[in-house]
Amino acid sequence: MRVLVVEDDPILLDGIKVGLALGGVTVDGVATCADARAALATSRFDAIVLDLMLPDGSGLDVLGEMRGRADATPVLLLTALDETADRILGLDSGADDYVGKPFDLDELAARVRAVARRHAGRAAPLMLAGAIALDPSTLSVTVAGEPVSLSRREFSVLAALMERPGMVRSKGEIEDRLYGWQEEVESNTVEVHIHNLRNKIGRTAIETVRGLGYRMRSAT
Amino acid sequence: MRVLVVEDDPILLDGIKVGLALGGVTVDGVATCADARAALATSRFDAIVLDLMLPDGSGLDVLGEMRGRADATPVLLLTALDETADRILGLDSGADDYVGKPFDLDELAARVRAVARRHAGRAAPLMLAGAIALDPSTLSVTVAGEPVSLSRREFSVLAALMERPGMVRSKGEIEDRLYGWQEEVESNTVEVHIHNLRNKIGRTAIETVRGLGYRMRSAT
DNA sequence: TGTCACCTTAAGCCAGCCTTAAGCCGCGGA
DNA sequence: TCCGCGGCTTAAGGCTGGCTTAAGGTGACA
Repeated sequence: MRVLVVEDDPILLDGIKVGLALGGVTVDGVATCADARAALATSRFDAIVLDLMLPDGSGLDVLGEMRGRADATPVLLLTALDETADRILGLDSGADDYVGKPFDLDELAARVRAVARRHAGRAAPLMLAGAIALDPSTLSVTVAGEPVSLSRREFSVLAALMERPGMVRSKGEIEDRLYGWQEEVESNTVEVHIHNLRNKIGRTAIETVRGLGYRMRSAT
Repeated sequence: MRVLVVEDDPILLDGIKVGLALGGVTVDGVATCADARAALATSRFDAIVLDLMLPDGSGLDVLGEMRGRADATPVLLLTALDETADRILGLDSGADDYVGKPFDLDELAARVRAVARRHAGRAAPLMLAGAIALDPSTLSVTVAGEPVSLSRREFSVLAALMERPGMVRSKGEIEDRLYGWQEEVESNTVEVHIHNLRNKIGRTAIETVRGLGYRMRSAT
C-alpha cells in the first residue's frame, strides 16, 4: 500500500512516516500544495493524508481539484484546528475521513487502513458510459470518439454522474460535488448545467428520474 | 434516505432526529440493542448511527452481528468515551466512521451523509421474484430481462412487496412505506398503484389476498 | 480596461405523477 | 340466487418538479 502524506511540519511528517511504515505502508512525504500536485500528477496512491494548513495554500484546494477531475483516491484530512466547521467543510468537499491534531499515530494508521480498504476495488482511470468517454487525468470528454469541450462545471456534473453509470444521483448530491455545500446555492443551477450538457453530449445520455435525480444511461 | 439511530438517551435521540430530518433524512429511532436487531430484521436502512453504550449491551455486538452476516450497511459509531482505543477497536471491527460525544449535530449529519454516499453503489442486494428483478441501488426494475420504467411511488410499492416475496403485506403497511407513518391518506391510492404496476410488470406477478393485502408470487 | 466565456438567478411553461372519486365487478355468505 | 363488501378500473384535476430561455454578474485574459 502506498500513501502520500502532505504535511509541512517536518517532525510530524517524520512521525507519521514511521507510524505508517510500521504497518507495512509505503509513504511518500511532501510539504507543500505544489509538491502534492506534482506527486499526484505523476503517481497513483492508495490513500492521501492531507494537512489543511500548508505554506502555499489550503489542502482543501488540492482536494477540490482532485474531486473536480474525478480523482477518487481516498483522502484523510489532518488539521490543527478541531473546529466543527472545518470538519463539515472537509467531509462535504469530498474527504473520506478526518483526524484532528493532536492525534494518536495508531489511530491515524487505523483510519488510513480503513479508508484505503474501503476504497479498494474501485478506481477505473477512464470512465465509460455508452458512447461517452471521460478521462479524469486529461479532463477530456469524447462522444463516439469526437472530442467535446465542456466547461468546468459541466465537467464536474458529468463526472459525478459517470462515476457510477446507471446509478441515480440526486440534485443535492451533485450540488455537494460542485460546491462545498456550505455555499448553498439557491437556484436551479444543476438543472441548467444538465440542460447544457445534454446539448453537448446528446440528449438521451442523461436520464431524468423524476423526484429523485439523474443518471447516466449505462446501456447503449 | 432512511437512517436508523440507536441511542438510549431520549433527549439526545430527539436532537439527532431533528438534526437529520433537517437534511431530508427519514429517521427511525430505537433505544436498545434488542430493538435495533428487530428493526434491522424488518427494514433496510441507508445508514445506522449506533451508540456503543446501551442498556442491554454494547453497540459493538450489534455491529459484529451485522458484519457477521455480511450486512454492509454503513455504520457510524457514537460514544461518550473519546478514547483512542475505542476508536481503533470500532474502526477495525467494521464501523465506517466514528463520532465522540459531545458532537455537533451538523457534523453528525454531514458524516452520515458522507458515509451513506460512500456506501451507495456497492453491494446491490438485487431482489428477485419470478421473472422480476429489482435493483435498489440503481432504482431499476426488469421483467424477464427487459427494463421497465416505474414512477417513484410504483417503485416503492413494488419494493415493499419484493422485500419478502410470498409474504402478505397489508395496504396499511404499504401506505406506511410510501408516506411517513402518519399523513394518513384517505383514498385508494395503493390500489391504484397496484393496478398500474400490474399493467407494467405483468398481471399475475402481484397476487391479491382478499381482506388481507397483497403478495408477490415468488415461484414462477 | 474591454471583451468574452461561463455561471447563477429567475420566471414561465409544460408534462407527468399522484390523488381523488365514482361506478363496476366478483367473491363469499346467507 | 341475491346481497354486500372489498377490490378493480377509469378518468379527471391539481400540483409538483423539471425544462427552457434569457438576462445580469463575475472573473480571466489580452
